[in-house]
This record gives sequence, C-alpha cells and structure tokens, in this order.
Amino acid sequence: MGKGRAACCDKTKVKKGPWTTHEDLKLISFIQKHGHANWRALPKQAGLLRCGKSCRLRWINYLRPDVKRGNFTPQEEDTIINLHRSFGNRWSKIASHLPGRTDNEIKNVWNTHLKKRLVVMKKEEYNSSSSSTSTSSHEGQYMDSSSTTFSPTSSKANDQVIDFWEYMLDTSSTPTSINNLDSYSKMATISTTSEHHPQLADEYECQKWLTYLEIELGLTTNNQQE
DNA sequence: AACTACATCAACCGCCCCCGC
DNA sequence: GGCGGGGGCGGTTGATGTAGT
Repeated sequence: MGKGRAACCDKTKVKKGPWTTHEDLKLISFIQKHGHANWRALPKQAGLLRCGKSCRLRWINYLRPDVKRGNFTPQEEDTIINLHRSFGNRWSKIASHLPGRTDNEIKNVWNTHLKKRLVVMKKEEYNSSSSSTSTSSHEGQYMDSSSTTFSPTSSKANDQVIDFWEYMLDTSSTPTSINNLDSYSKMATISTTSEHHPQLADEYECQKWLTYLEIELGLTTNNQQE
C-alpha cells in the first residue's frame, strides 16, 4: 500500500447529497433485518450506492429508532451549556447525557443558538454585575434574553412525521401507493412513532409496515432496484 | 413581487483512536 | 510492537428555508 490510507470507499461510485425516502427505507429495512455489524459492507449488501460512513451517519443522526427530534427544551439547552463547560466541544460526550439527542444535532444547536445566547448572557451578566452583585444563575434567562430567536424549525419536519402517522392510522395502516411517501419525505423516523403513537411502537406493527415497504420497493425480490 | 441577507441543519471530509492480526 | 482497517468524532460546507427590505 502506498502513502496515506485507502479511502473508505470508491468516491466515484457512491452517491452523495441528501438521502431519498427510498434510500432511507432500504437502510431501515436492512438494519432491522440484519443489524449493522459492518458499515463498510452494509451499502453493498443493502443495495445502496452510498458510502458506509454516510449510511452510518444517516442511521445515527436521523433514522435510529430512539432518536428524538424536534425542539430542544430549555432544560436540555441548559444541560448542554453546563456540559459544554465541562467537556468543551466533545459533542458525543455531551450527547451521551441527553438521551435521544445526537452529537450532530447538539453541535448544530450549539453553533446556531446557544453560542449566541451565551454571548447575550455574558453581556447581561457583565452589565448587571456592574450595577448589582447577584448574577450567578442564568436559569430563566433564556426566554427573556432572546425569546424571538428560539423556535427551532425542525418542528415542521416533525409535524410531517406526525401527519404521516395520523394518515397511516386513519387509513388502516397501509397507503394505497408508495408515492404517498413522497409528500412525507421525512417520515423515515419510525422513531417518533413511539412518542406520538405508542401503539405503533409495537413490534408487530413495525414489522408489518416494513414488510409492506419491502414489497413496494421490490426489496424482497430485487435489491438492485432504483 | 422580487431580491438579499441571514438562519438552520443534513451531510461530507478528514483525522484520530481502537482493535485485531 | 507495528500495521492496517473500521468506526467514531469534530469541523465545515452547501442547500434550503425564512425574514427583512
């Protein structure tokens, strides 16, 4: 072998960019059946033209059943701030203290919301400390300092997922066409099911749904479809 | 209504660590 | 002990959405 390390995959033969619903479903279906012992080999086995790392990231950050999506609560944000004081930018470490939250999500929230908020807080602390002496706790300051900026947009995607499952429940759990999925491109979070519709967390229901998807996608007969 | 600036977040990149050989 | 491969992690980017003018 020459200098450096081999690329994790052949970059010319893998697809990049946003994941499609079909890819998501293929990945979910494969992992449900076979697990993810070997990420490098997984794309090929699952019939995906993706890099193993990309699959892993997609699964961990988006498709994993226990991933929690939607708004961060003030408590969670407070926790992140506190943990960041201890761990710095060790996002995975911070994520391990926040069940259902991913390092990527926390990193994004930190970079987009919390960093700015901290600046505001520090300013306020500085200002109030110059006029009075008590500024130790920042609890309750969040919404005051920048309440207009804290409405995470991910709630929209979450709404779509909820809509999707409401649809599924209303139509006795099987859409008439796979095309229905297109308008719910982010439905892949089977995860949220258990949160909003506990009955669908039932393994049997999940399995039923996956089986249906596999048939619709042709995964049961031909892995190379698409 | 059109354009611009800003915010958000999914995904990629590349480095590092760990483990098996 | 050294090497290579795979997985994990943190930084960064680019596409998309939204607010402001």
